[in-house]
Amino acid sequence: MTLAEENYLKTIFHLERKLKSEVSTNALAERMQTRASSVTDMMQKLADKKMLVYKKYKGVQLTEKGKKAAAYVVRKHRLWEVFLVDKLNFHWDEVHEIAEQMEHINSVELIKRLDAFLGHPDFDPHGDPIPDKDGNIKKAEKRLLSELIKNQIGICVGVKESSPEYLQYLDKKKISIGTKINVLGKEFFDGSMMIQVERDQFFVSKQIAENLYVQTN
Amino acid sequence: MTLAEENYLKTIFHLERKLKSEVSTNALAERMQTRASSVTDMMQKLADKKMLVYKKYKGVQLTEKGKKAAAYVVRKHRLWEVFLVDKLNFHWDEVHEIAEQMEHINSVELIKRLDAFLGHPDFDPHGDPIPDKDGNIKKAEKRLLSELIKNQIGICVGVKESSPEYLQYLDKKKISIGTKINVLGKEFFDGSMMIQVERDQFFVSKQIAENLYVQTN
DNA sequence: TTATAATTTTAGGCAAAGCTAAACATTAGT
DNA sequence: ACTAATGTTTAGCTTTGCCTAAAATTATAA
Repeated sequence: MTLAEENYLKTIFHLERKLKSEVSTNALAERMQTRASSVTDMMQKLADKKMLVYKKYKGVQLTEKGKKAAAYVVRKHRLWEVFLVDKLNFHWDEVHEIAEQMEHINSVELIKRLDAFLGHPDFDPHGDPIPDKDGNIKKAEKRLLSELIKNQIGICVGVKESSPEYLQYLDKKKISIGTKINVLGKEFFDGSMMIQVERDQFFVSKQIAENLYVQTN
Repeated sequence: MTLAEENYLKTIFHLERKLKSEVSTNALAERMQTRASSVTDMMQKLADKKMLVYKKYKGVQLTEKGKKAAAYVVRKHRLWEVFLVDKLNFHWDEVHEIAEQMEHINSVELIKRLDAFLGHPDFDPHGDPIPDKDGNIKKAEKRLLSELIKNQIGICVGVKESSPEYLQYLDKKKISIGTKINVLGKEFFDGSMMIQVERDQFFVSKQIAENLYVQTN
């Protein structure tokens, strides 16, 4: 596996889970900051290697083999992020680029020992799950934002109420499907929460929090 | 700096110190497991970048700039080796290949923090000195135990041979990196030595003594 | 439904880093 | 000093991964 191949697989892996469908050439090109024609080249190469199924003009889909390879790259990336934050005291928003390089280091034994050294973590510093050696990702259930406790991280997966007013509120606060919500604190007496969305921190009332479904990992 | 460029610089750096002269095309080709013509190509490229001085048919010599760049790669390599041995419990003869990959990770901040995390080590697990950020190498020469004379003291910094048998012997005798060895006497005719390690005094054959690197001060 | 727009693929090139074969320089042996 | 052996460079080709421009396909919209 070359570096470029690993990066393509990883990106396809992420896009497949996000889009829940085949991944289009343009979507990939956009995500990888490259041109559609380059993507087509690589898709043909990866299809030859049985990493994915490629149908002209119809996008690509990872095979089991491809999925496993991709998940392993993601596993390495996230383990290194844990290392950088837990051991080297980086801030969680400084580690992505470095992990982007470290994820390509090739040594099964290294990753085995790194995993042990870090205490077999299940989540990276951004709250994303770390695939296990076989590529399995812990499948989290959806629950209400109001059920989370301090320092938990949830990813918005839906709403319980869907009045225009409520949806407009979410819109104003830049919360939509896939948005990561970090619970910074919670008040006992009224159930209100201090949360972080992207760079913004603000309060949400209990009423808001118990109408939003999130997925925790 | 590409990966290939870094590898060339590092190898030239090592060869220059070993040969104490310009490095020839063939010497480099041999060390890098490549062809002389490929070396010539790269030398011209690195000369354009002012990393070295290249004179046709006369070999190359690193410039200050090249020396600094090379030393930094070596620094990264050796720091990662310390990490692998001290933190991940690899054995000192298993780490080279992995460090060979890790040395190319590009982040000044990462190396700064790694260095601190490891306690600013001066030597790698093989006893080789770690260049500082500016490329300076501590000039504490390592030499073979067999070169010491009566009453000299050496600190074990590495081994020349690393067969399991030899390492087990050292282990049994409680000799490891950092162990102080006091030469109590030396036999002329067979080169064997009486040495002291901690509270124990015992003989070592010439064969043992000329496979152990020590540092004297 | 048909023309236009958007997407995707193909064809042809480029730079990096390697290779082989041939040409050229240097060194060594007599 | 001159030829042979050795060492080095050049020329030209290959692969990987990217690019642009043009052609082909699919989607959209009047």
